[in-house]
Amino acid sequence: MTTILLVEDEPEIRRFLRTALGAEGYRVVESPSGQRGSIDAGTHKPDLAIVDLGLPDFDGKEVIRRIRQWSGMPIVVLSARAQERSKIEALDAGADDYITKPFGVGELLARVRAALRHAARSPAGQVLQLGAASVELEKRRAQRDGAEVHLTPIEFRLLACLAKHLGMVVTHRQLLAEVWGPTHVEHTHYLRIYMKQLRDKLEVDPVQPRYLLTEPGVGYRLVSEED
Amino acid sequence: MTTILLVEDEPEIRRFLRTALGAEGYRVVESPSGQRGSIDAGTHKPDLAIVDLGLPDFDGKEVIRRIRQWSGMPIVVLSARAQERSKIEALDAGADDYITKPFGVGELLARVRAALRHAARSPAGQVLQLGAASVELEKRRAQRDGAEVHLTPIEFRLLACLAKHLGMVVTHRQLLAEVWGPTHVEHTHYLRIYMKQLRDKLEVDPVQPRYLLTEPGVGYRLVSEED
DNA sequence: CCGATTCTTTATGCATTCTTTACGCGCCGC
DNA sequence: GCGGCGCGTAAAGAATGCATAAAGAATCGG
Repeated sequence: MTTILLVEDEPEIRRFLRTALGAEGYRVVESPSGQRGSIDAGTHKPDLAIVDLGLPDFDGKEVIRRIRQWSGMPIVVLSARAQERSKIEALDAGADDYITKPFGVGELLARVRAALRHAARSPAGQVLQLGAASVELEKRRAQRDGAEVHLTPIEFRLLACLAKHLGMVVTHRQLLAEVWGPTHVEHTHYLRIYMKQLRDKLEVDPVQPRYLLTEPGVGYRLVSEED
Repeated sequence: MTTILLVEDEPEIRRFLRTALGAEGYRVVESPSGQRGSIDAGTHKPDLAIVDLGLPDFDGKEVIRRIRQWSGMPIVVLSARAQERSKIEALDAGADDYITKPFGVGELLARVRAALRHAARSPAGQVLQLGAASVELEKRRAQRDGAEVHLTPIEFRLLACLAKHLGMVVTHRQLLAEVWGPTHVEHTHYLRIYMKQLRDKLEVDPVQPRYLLTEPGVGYRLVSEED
């Protein structure tokens, strides 16, 4: 059975999420503080963690960092709209996705399902289907309407980095650090230039991208067929 | 039984990997430091080593170098850093593969299996199939469309060096050190010249190589039919 | 000694990346 | 409404790295 760890201090939200997630068939473990959360993550071995950023004892980012020390489990972050900065820091710390309060149950469940699905197939699926285009990450090859599409090394690393977190957000910093190196985390402009080139090569309509999506103020996200 | 040496200082990650690898049927030997790691590699004769780059006593690269002094066992590197630099240095030191933290269990196990599989077939079947061409490494002979192809000594050593790490990247430095000797690690231009000659002799279309691939900024990689 | 091979250099062209400049658009706060 | 900011888009010159070609000198084996 799929177990979800819920790190959240407000009892009302906890009760709300407990019933929503329970109804979907998930087993829910609840932690009322960051302290408890980082411990419970180790003892209960959940398949996924939902972490509120506004915790009383210490910041949700710290919980994420502690979990990330030893586990790659998917982590979804809950944030209030006022916590833009904190949200990005959480993603940089290793969170996979975020939801802004107030949120709908449907949206939350969708993100949870996406994160779990992603974790399950992560090792396998090495053929991305993006509409008319398909990319074989292993072989470094891409097709488009049957014809070979050439991707330059940087284009490829960028795409691979997004694909490693398929369906999840990847922040500007993360992308820049992995593709250009940690000394270039400031040059967000490079990202725009190379994302544009990827969209031109892979998207059906580069102006209205369906797969290479922008998360304004945060980063980018790659989604494949479903979702 | 397959034995795996795990050189890792953080107890949480060690615990996590111990259970994951144990569940796959591997025997796991754990070393909490680089010092212990290089010793345990000698005493326990593992079939494969997993080495964290961020060790407290001395750098993971040093562990790799020490193991490489006497053993060709496959080495998989764990690193928190995603930078190209650190990756190249680890590969230069003799690592076979590279995983960036945070990683999924599935991904790690896949790499471990791949490395073991690679190590297993390495000494044995030495007939490379590269499209129209085939090379017998043992007998120092090469064919192309049935006809004998002559390879000069340097061409042959270069090819053999790539074949030893079939499917994996081999850095410029590694190739130059093994083929021309450690005093010539700067002459990357020689590589381009002799890679060109190999491609002319073995590739169907030397301009669009399918087997002797360039990894820009890093090195070269030989891939054969499967993989 | 002769021929094959390798060493070493010089040069050209192309692909890719780096870096900057600039314009238009939409959103948000003042 | 105005200005700032983030994003998309375009363009262009400099710099780098790689592929390719060519050729003379050195080396080595028969």
